[in-house]
Amino acid sequence: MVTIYDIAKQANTSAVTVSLALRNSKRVSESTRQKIHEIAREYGYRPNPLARGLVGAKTKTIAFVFNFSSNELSHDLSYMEYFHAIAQAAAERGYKIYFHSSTEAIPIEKLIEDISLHRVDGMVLGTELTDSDREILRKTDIPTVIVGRDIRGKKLTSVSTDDYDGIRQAVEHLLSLGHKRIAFVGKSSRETAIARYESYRETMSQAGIPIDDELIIETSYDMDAGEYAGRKLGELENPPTAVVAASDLLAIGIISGLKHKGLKVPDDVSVTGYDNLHISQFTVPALTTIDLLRMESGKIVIDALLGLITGKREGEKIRTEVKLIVRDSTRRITRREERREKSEERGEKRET
Amino acid sequence: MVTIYDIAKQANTSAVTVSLALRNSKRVSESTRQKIHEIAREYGYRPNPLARGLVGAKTKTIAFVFNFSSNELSHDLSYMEYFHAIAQAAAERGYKIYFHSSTEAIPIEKLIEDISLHRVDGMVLGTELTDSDREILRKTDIPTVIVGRDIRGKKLTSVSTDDYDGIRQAVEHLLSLGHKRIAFVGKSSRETAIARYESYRETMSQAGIPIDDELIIETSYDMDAGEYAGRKLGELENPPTAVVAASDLLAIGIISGLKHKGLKVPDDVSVTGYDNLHISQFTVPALTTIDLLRMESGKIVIDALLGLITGKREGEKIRTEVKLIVRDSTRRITRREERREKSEERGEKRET
DNA sequence: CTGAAAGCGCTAACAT
DNA sequence: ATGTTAGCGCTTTCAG
Repeated sequence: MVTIYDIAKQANTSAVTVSLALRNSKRVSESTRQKIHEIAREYGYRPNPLARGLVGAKTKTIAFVFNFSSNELSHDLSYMEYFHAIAQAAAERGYKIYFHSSTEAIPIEKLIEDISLHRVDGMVLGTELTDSDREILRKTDIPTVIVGRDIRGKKLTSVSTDDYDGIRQAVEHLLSLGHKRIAFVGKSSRETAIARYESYRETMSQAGIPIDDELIIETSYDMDAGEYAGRKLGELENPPTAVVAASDLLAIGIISGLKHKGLKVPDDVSVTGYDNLHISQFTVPALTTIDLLRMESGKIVIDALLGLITGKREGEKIRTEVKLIVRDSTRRITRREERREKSEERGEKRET
Repeated sequence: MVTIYDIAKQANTSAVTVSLALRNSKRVSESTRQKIHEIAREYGYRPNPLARGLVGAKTKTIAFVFNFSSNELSHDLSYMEYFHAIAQAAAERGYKIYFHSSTEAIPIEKLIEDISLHRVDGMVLGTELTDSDREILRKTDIPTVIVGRDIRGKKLTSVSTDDYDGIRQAVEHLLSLGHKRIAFVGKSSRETAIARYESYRETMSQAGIPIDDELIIETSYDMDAGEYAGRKLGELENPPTAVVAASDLLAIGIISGLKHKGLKVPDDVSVTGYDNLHISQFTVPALTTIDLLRMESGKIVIDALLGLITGKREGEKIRTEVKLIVRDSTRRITRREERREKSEERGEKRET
């Protein structure tokens, strides 16, 4: 392993000068700076991040903490794609990743302890937060970006997708296709779920449509739950003509569930998803959904974090754009659906 | 930050003794060992992994290198699920993860350099390998486990799913349902693809069925490719009655592609996938596929790696079990299909 | 069974 | 503009 001492010897100078020169300090003359850089390249010198970290310098490493809990595989796909996008953005900017995964929710305190031991320059969180976690996070001075939470602090920035706008776009799309009896699947007390549900309610009421509580389904975001919700909606005396799902996974489940009850998508019912997973363009039917622009968003996350690290930016709340993608799971309301909507008769179910 | 010196002071002993005691060396008397442990716990002492790494000791950290290339999102879902499983197994055993992701293939040489700088105890690879990569890897003395490759070395173990067996199970399942005209989608020169294709050929010929080359489709593993392959098969004068796909993503694409050509799954064509992604149980129809038993496999990977790290095991080649999961995308061949199979007439296509 | 000394590779403070 | 000294927290000789 080649160290700054080796370089120093070759350059007839001291380790300090080498260290300084390599970090392009202006305390070193241009000529020696160049010479040192050249020798370093020649020798294939690479700074030891451990040694750097030990003396408290920057390590060019950031910690990632996402909890992919097994039970709630729900969001995982979306998180995983997001994780990937952020990881890529970090790599592009020369940052290494120190990754924490865990099944259980980790107390933030433990986490910070562990992370500060590794002397990362900052961290990206994608975990659930308790109240005390928030308290601690707000005060921490480790530059932190958290995704999908509504919070900020001196060194804490949150980046969230604009879910309120997303669901509004979905509902308005359905409205524009003539649907009125629109169900919402995915109400929940989880923080990421709240804006979606509220947006649904408000957009509906702004359109002057009363909300039928039997069309609101409280559930987690995974496919199993969607399947169940789809069946439940399909069994209704008067099923919806359209469904807004709070996630793509839910939507896929819902389509399957509806089908089991003899309702076809989009023929009998239109369904919108949320996330635009890579897979959603290939489901049958391809999903009309809300794109989270993850690659963009990943860059935004990393840039915000680097801003925090360098001190060029303060903690902020960032909301990223989302975009409706129209595919095949939604269509203009049909006569039959309208009739069904009016009547109280049980819809004619066909077998698959 | 509490160090061994703090503990030493409290315990009226030296840092060395503390260091030794904390690692349960038998060079320390039982009484002092206990006292030191107690004080350490009380003070919330946590060893600094950087300092440990700097002196060349174990860091309880392993590197993960998976390349989720954007273009070949193909395998990503499968890899991501696998990644998750391994990460969890590592966490359960108290290992931290240092994560490398990159869009491009990384020259192994660079990688090892970078990784050894971080003094990880070992690494888990899930990347493509060039010949020179193999050369280097076989010689490296960093304990390494690589997934999905056929290679081993002194400190290098490979863990692969038994794909030959997997495809055999899929083909035999189709055979048992009366299918004979079975297509294979996903032939490719990629290492993970070879066994699957060969297994298909051999299982078919063992069943005495000649292979029709127009039923073999050479392609990558992603959904787009599947969609295309499905259309191509659907356009054939004499389409297959069943399709073996080399990945679930392919299968999902194929089902969609076939549908566009008026062929329904499983009514007109049976399709098997490969991977058993979480999502595959919820597609319509739910996929008959090969389960990779990833959680098991993740543990096998980590245990093999720990074996290498502790020197208790040598490099080996491990093949993990896979298991057929029968769902709704396959069914017994129908009269109509049989007729179609015999005739040369173009199949009657219906609209969706 | 325990301790003193040395050093891993680097950087920050304090000289020169 | 450059060099010297010291120390980050830990472990590994080597001596008692």
